[in-house]
Amino acid sequence: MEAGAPPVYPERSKRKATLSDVARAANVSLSTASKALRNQERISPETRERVRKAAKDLSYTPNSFAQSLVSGRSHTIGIITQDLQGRFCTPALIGAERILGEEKTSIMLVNAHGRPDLERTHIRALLSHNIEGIIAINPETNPRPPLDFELNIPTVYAYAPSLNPDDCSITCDNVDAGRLVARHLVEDAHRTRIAFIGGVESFVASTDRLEGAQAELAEHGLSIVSPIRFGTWTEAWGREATLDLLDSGISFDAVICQNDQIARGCIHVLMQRGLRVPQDVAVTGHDDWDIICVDAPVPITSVSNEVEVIGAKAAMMLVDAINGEPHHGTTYVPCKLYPRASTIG
Amino acid sequence: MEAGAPPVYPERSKRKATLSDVARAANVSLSTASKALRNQERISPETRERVRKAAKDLSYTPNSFAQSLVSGRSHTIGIITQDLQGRFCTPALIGAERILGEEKTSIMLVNAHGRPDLERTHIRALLSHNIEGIIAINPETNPRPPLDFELNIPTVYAYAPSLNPDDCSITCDNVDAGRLVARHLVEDAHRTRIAFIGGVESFVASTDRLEGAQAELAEHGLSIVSPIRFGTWTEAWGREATLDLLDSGISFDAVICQNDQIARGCIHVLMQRGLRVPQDVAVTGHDDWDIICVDAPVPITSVSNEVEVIGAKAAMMLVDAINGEPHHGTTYVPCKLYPRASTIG
DNA sequence: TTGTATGCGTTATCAG
DNA sequence: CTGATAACGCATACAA
Repeated sequence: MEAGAPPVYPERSKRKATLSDVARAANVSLSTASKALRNQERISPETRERVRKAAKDLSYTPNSFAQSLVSGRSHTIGIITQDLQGRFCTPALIGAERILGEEKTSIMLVNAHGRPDLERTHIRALLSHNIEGIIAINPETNPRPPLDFELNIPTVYAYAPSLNPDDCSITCDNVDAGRLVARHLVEDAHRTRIAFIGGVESFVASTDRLEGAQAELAEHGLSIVSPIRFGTWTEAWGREATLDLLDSGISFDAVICQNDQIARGCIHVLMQRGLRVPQDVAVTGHDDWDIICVDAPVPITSVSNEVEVIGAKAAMMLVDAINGEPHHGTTYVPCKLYPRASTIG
Repeated sequence: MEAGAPPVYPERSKRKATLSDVARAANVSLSTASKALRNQERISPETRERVRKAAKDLSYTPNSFAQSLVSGRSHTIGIITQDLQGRFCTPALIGAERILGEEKTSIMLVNAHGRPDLERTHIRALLSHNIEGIIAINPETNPRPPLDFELNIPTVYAYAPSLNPDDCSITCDNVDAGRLVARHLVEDAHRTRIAFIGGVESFVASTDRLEGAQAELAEHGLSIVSPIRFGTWTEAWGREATLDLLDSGISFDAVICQNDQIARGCIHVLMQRGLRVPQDVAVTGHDDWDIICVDAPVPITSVSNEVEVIGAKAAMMLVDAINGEPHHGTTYVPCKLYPRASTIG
């Protein structure tokens, strides 16, 4: 086989064409060109076509600065995240992006890395760009102080609600998430001796989910059979806590793990000790992180916080606010249980 | 304890203050105000202070549209990704963000979802915002067609290089990554009978890494003892391939897995069959995905593509190009091996 | 239907 | 040291 000739890529022109260039090329005035391109007003079909062609030939794109300057609108919103690497900011960003892309709204992205000073700096930068709204995404559901700026531009807090109850926040219902898991174990998996391995205690998500689980169990006349222990969000903690649990001699037929990694560690130890999952012990996780849950040796039943939905809803509420119909207070997106082999045979 | 009074949050003013507002408040002319704020030229200290105070009182932020309109600069670049959820675009984005944040350059983020039509649409939107450069991030290292636009603005391709060899691309050295792993297994872990479980064959990363590994082994007078098989990037494939390998009766003391999930599945099966890792069999992964590798029952030796570094470098090269010193051709960021317990006792 | 004039908020030039 | 004034690219009210 002969080597094909290398493809030739088109020359790229130097300077951006302006509307004046287009007008000149089409032999019309500035305003005529302007109108023709936005097929407004009364313009003769021929001129319109002529202008269009000129614009195309010059590969004209309107200068949005100038447009914004006169219209007062930027069609741009700011998204301020705290950490892009984590498990939570990114899905929210994705959800928001999906909605805003449809709305032809551009996203200016900044990352405050959890530093309030950087947050302020970035907000100033965003405001300079005349953004029409802000979505603040935080990686935990712990309520956060409101953004520190004086302007009255629409703001939506995603995942972490604002401490100001009047602000528009959108987050998940941790208490209900706890209930979901407990109900599933009792009603679907028919468990009665349910143990618990917590995540990090300082997360309100941890205590709220626990509270929900306990409330649900109580309604079934049950309670958690193990000591309530918190640790870290890691597999290692899942393994350690499970070993302790087994050694304690407590009899249990299910374990609520507060995230997927913990569940994964837990299952590993259970299987190592010759216990069958779910026949002998059912295990649940949380977060529904597919890479952890779905393809595991025993796929893990988990609860999703629907962070992408939260991001999308945040974007929709922001768009509403920009259009003059603001929302107030905190909206809760329901969590969702995904049953898998770790609880149901 | 009594409930504390709810915190009071400051009123937010309605309209953005302009420089005229500031000038009026400070009793100076527009141009004086402008100069005073950019502590330029000869301005008396008192006036400067007066203007500053006025600006602060009105919480003035300059309108960057107007600024850009006159300066011709937007201090904004566009980042076009294909998928935010994946493992590769996001770290590159993070790396770029880190650099650009320092450079006081704003990021306009768009997501083409792998669709060329959307990519074109988004590029137009970006160009309207007079971005000064573009970083195109793709989730695979397979070379991609150049971005489809006619303007001559600096562009850097990150992770996936451009098919146009003249473009500025930055990616990782897959062949070398393959060598790294093989060398580690031979020289550090003293293995001689090395098996292989591939990822998805259509990825050049797969074939290039394999090629590198084979070349390195050949230099040690060795070769891969197993059949060369490709599959998917999943744990399940790792388990399946490992079972087959064990059943085939081939004798091996190491397995090169082409990503971390495969390695994880592989190790799971090996341990299940009573083999010790790494004493009986050493296992390597790839991607260095911490959530998979670090906290595993046996932490997994892995190779990082340093995607964050790639993103950072892309940003630096873009900044250079914007400053009039463009780079051309493809730059390779070396991969990096992280030895863990799966290969070294 | 088309063209002229004005203003959006800022910076830069130049005159006072 | 300070203040008019033009210019950036575009949209629009208004005049032709």
